[in-house]
Amino acid sequence: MNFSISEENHIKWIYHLQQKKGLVNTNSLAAEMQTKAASVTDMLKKLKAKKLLQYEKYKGFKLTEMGKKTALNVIRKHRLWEYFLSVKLGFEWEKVHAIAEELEHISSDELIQRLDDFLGNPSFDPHGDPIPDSFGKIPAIKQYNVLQLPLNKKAVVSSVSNQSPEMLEMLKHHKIGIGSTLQSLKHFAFDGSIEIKVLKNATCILSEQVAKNIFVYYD
Amino acid sequence: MNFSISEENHIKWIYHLQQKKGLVNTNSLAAEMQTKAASVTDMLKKLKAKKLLQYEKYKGFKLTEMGKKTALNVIRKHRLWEYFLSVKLGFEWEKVHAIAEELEHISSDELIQRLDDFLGNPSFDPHGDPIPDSFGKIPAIKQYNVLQLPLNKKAVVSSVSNQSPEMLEMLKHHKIGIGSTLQSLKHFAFDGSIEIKVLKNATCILSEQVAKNIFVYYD
DNA sequence: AAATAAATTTAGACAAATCTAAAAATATTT
DNA sequence: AAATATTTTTAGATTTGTCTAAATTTATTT
Repeated sequence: MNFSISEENHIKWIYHLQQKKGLVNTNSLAAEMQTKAASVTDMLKKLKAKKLLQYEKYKGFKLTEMGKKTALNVIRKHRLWEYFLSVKLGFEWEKVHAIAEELEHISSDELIQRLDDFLGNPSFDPHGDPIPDSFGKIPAIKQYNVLQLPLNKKAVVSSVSNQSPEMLEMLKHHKIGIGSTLQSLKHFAFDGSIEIKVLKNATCILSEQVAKNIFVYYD
Repeated sequence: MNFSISEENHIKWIYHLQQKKGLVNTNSLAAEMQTKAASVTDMLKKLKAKKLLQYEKYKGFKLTEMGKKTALNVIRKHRLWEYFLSVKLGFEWEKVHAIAEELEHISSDELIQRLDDFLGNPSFDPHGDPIPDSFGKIPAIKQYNVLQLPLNKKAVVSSVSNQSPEMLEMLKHHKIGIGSTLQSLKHFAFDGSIEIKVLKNATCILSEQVAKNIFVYYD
């Protein structure tokens, strides 16, 4: 089935809200989407008619299985584009979200599958949010802080929680980026710093202050 | 200024039509865009009000300088995305156009500048059409058929006019793709075939039949 | 140049997505 | 549980982009 941009946006936000609260109500969706309650009601009727939404007047609402699948596909597209913008085009993370809000509505399924492969089937976007697969399944993989990483275990950098220019400069210098493979070699008790091997590159030392912002995953 | 998708599409098609015919008329634009003359008239008024169009009732129309710049920016986006889809994601050329029709309306200027750089500032899209720069300037570079290329001159593959599976298989085998650098080494009068050096790869022989579909440029 | 044909525009309707203001339903307070 | 407040929905308007059908202008033909 084919959805308008507005429909996709509503579905996406309902998904996010129901993840926290179960049932969603009109006002909170309107607030989240910066629109009015009456507009939300109109859209709810439309989504119900398309069998994307379980909705009874005045009783709140939540997505059907089909609605959830649709939401997860939009979220998948959003996060893959974020990864692309950040890792391939070198965008600062603050700028990535707004552009992905547009790109997530491009409709071609083959585009997304090819983009996914081109990016190396990443599991997390640059904010550390998991990227659903084409079936809507969210990867079971956990993320760890580098400081928690078992010694010598190879792991892939999935996100960096502080993206200040100073942090980015430091990561660039050590050739650490999202997608880099690294190994934790040693912890120093004196100052909490750790020695890291960045695969295909040199070894380096990261202060605790830096390391606590770097997240990785492994299988 | 900010334009709707429909406005951008009208501007783009007016540009293409006026390139051939100078003044554009309502019916031919409607035919090209698969819409009705009355709808075109409505849009013409809007574009005139925004100073994108020179238009007098019943007299035909053409873009103002500002309209042309807007058109060229949409065309630039379209062709850069086509290049991306083809060269980076490996799409067959028949599929590239439809997806680029959607992507061309993504609004971020920084996105396009970064995409352009990421792609290596290509001069031609995979169909051989020139890609305007960010000022709307179309590259002055000419394309040549490989058969016309002076011996030993290094040139870059810009497009391939026949993209049948058989052709693509052959190109893949010789590691020739859009963006490849090559040199013509020798012409054989007997069958019209040529010997080509594909830079960073081996030398190979292309039949005239194959070679006549390969276009290159150099400066 | 009058009649006919073709192209273009206008007038008015329609669908999608939104809004405001009023009405209805539900929740909360006293 | 009655009164009040909050939430949600309805009714009707608005904007954008499209359409059909009729009217108007321009072009072509006899």
